[in-house]
Amino acid sequence: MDATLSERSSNFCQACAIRNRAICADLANDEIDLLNAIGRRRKLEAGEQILWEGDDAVLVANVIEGVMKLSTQTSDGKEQILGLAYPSDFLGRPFGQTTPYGVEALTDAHVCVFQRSDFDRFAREHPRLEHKLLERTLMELDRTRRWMLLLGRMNAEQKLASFLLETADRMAPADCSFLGDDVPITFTLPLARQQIADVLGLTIETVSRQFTRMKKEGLIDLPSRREVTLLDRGALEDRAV
Amino acid sequence: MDATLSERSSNFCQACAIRNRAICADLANDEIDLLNAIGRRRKLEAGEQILWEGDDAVLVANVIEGVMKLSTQTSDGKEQILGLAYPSDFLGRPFGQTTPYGVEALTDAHVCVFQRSDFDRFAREHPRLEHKLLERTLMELDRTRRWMLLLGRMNAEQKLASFLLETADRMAPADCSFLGDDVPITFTLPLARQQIADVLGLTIETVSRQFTRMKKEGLIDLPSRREVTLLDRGALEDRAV
DNA sequence: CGACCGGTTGACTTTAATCAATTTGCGTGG
DNA sequence: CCACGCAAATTGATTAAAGTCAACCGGTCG
Repeated sequence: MDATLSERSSNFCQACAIRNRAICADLANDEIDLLNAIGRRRKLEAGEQILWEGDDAVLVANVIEGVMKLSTQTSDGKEQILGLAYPSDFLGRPFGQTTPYGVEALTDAHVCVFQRSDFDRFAREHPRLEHKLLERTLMELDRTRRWMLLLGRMNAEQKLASFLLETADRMAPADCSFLGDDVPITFTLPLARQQIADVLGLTIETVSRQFTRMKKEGLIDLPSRREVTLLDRGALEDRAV
Repeated sequence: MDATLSERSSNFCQACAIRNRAICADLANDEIDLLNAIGRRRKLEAGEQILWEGDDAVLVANVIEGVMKLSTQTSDGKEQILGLAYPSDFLGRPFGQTTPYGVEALTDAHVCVFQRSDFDRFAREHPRLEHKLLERTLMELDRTRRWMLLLGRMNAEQKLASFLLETADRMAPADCSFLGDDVPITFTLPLARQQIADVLGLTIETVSRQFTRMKKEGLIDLPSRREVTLLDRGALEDRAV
């Protein structure tokens, strides 16, 4: 990988993995050049945090590679994960004073970071970008609302089944091969058990018990701690309701 | 529909109660005239539905008066309320194919309705409106994420306490009188017990028991089924965590 | 090798859901 | 105006689900 300097001087956006999926997708080349000038790439290691809940909102970012976790805490110290961000997702709070949640990399990751003030100005001057951002925010709102249904009305089994199905989708290799419905799929979980518990509003013990139960029932296999194989997607979908 | 005609011919927006708070706030007068031409007012009775989950998204709307409920169903028939919309809030899914949730009036209400296609076109041509819509959507996303914390990590008591405090804020009379922190506040609940249960991800029995418990402990009073008096806001805030 | 961390498992407790009566409040019609 | 019927809300008894507390695996790393 080249140094940051060369990343800035040449236009990295043009070759960006998410050039056509992120909010910058609709920008013309000259606009991309401008955006390129105010953003910079940053590499994150798993576990590294880039935004802190309650802080002044000075940064916004785009996820290029890896999985990020958005979370908040209850006053008694329990964590609730508010969402996960995958490549092409947007992070942070434009047009706002404070960051409403903490953001941490779950895997090694690449992000494209902007000073919020720069980004806000650019967005206001480029309606096409703002439009993309709006579309993305609306989608995110829909996704979050579906998550509310999960948290409010599902039991532990339904929660975990839904989580596995969604994660399988999101972690699917980019080649998008349309495998048959009943071909076993194996993927690496971007989250440890405790984090899965935090996503689903459960405890680690309950998550663990559900995993072993699903394994016993032949729905999934667990080749290693961080890997899952979906053996019977249909049955999982039934349980996810 | 003659009524509609006259509403259309004069500019209703200019005198609209939410002219300065809704997404139209930043529009110039000539833009407002254009917007006025594509929207129309609609009166809703309590219980009336205006959007259906899964339908083609043909309408979007602004709440002018009253309280609306956004909700979805689990396949086993339980309802989960995804949010409530108060005056100046925006309803529906611009730039999308299907409506992601059902919308029903909880009280008698007024809304300002647009054909989605008209609205989408207008928004794309008027960045200031789109910007306002973006800000509002971002706020709504923040609010929804906070709600996730409630659903995922709070117990019944914390949920109800949070709900009462938030509702008190939102239902506060428009005169915005800054009452002291410990002055009892009485307001009318826009929701029946079952609906409160659906908002909080609880059952009606649990909600009822929490109400009576809080009353016994002197935190609140219940002058009638639909009314609540907050007697000790501080103590409620403690319980809401 | 032993300590340690993440995960699993078991025993027990707590919370809220469920099931089942009542009770309350309210509108309707005699 | 009162009696009736209905829906909403409350209350009680019981059950089920998930949380808690604690012990124990099993890799991994120093």
